[in-house]
Amino acid sequence: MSEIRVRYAPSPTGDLHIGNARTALFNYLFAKSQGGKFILRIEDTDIARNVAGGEASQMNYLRWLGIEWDESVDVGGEYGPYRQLERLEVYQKYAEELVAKGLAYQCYCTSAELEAERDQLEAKGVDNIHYSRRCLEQPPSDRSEYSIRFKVPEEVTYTFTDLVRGEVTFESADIGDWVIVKANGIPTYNFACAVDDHLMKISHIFRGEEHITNTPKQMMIYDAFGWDVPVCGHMTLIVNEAGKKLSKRDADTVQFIQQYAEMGYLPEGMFNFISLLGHSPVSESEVLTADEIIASFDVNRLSKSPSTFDRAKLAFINTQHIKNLAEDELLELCMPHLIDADVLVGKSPDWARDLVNLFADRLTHGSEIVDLYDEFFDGEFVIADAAREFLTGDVDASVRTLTAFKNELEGLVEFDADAVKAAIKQTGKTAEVKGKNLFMPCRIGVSGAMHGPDLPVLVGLLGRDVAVARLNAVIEGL
RNA sequence: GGCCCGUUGGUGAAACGGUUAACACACCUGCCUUUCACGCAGGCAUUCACGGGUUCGAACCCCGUACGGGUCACCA
Repeated sequence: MSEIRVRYAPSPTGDLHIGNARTALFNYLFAKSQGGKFILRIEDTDIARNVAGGEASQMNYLRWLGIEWDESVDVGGEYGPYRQLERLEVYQKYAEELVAKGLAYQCYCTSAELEAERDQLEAKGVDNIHYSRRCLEQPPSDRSEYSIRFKVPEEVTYTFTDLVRGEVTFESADIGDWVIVKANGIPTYNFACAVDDHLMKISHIFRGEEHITNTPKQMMIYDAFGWDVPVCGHMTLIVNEAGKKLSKRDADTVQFIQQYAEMGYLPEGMFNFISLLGHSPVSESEVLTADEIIASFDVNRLSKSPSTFDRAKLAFINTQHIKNLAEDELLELCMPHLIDADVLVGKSPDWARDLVNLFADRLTHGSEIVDLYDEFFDGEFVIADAAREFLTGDVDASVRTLTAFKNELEGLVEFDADAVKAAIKQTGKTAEVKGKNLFMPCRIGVSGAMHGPDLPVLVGLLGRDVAVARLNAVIEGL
């Protein structure tokens, strides 16, 4: 068996999208799990759509995720160049060979003519719209600009065994003669891709399902040159929670890796979550490290039905990874967000550290610390319905407890978590309440909610003035 | 419209003709903590879109229906 070589081949038309990241990740996982090589190739043949910085951005966030490549434009490799625009003479040579062999021909049609032709066929109700081949039959003599079309063979059945879907079959009759080299001399995707995959000795291709109909076209190129076809696996689409394919224009779902990085999601968490998009691990837990994911990656466990981008699952997975962070790492993750939101003005470094630690067991991503701050510290103080119901269950006891707690807080010399803890204890004695009947009024009195973080620490961070003011408001409202 | 694909609990998702239909998330209950959260232990689909068929036996195979999706460019 020859060497395992896979590739991720983005076009530098934008930032790293979640779907691209999944493609890259699965190729990477396969390579790593098989001891193979992972190649990064830049498919920049659409010169109109290429954006400055797109390539660098892709590479940047791939690395952020922890995906490293063995060969590419920056690290070199013996099969370069790895940018398609730098390989133009290669494609030209192969295209000329096909024309010389009569397997491809020059087409002088303009795009307007082609469009008109298609419209006409469509108007006639033709099911299977193909190029008419008129330039093959009667090439015009008065034109100079041309593209090169592949002459699709007749009555050939293209069959391949897909790693995900099993045997897949396409008929050549369903495919029209397609352009392999555009009028500007640059090859099309399907041609460049097939040539490069062969020259770069790619053994396996994992790509999105939207590419499955490209496979027979690429097989035609392999056949024309007598090359071996790589093994393909077409991964299911990633759909949003409404069941639609994740589209870059879909505003409801955040879908660029950069955005997750900026929100303070962890690369480990994203790596983990994305690995679940179309592959199910055998292990009970879905919370896994990169090494565990690599070790358990199995092409037989690739899913056939579309995978849903499940935000609740992402939140859970990322929370689990955040819990593995050391205190300093967590602080580092949250700090930029706290600073951006001006939460820290007038606060001590210890205050920031305590705030972050307070929510360490439930934080889904770094910037959420600001939301939690707003909820418990800065937001408008409102008492939740369920909380009010609890207090009015026994108004006398509630008022007694709240008042005692307020008095205790006012009398504290030092105001910190330890002191507050003692104050709560003393409140219990004074008001003659304990357990839930002690803590709940105190908690509601300062936070308005029945759920929240560790109470003494919360009150300590809130500060005496705010805590007392809130308690007064609650007492008066009863 | 042609071609291709999918359809399992509130959600994600296993199972590759024979199990009480995994597991995870969410939710609920109990334990723990003088509260909350974390953690731990349990609970939660008379059932696998629907209708036929094949088989001793089907979520898994075949046919049809419905619904959803993908693709039909000188974009990748």
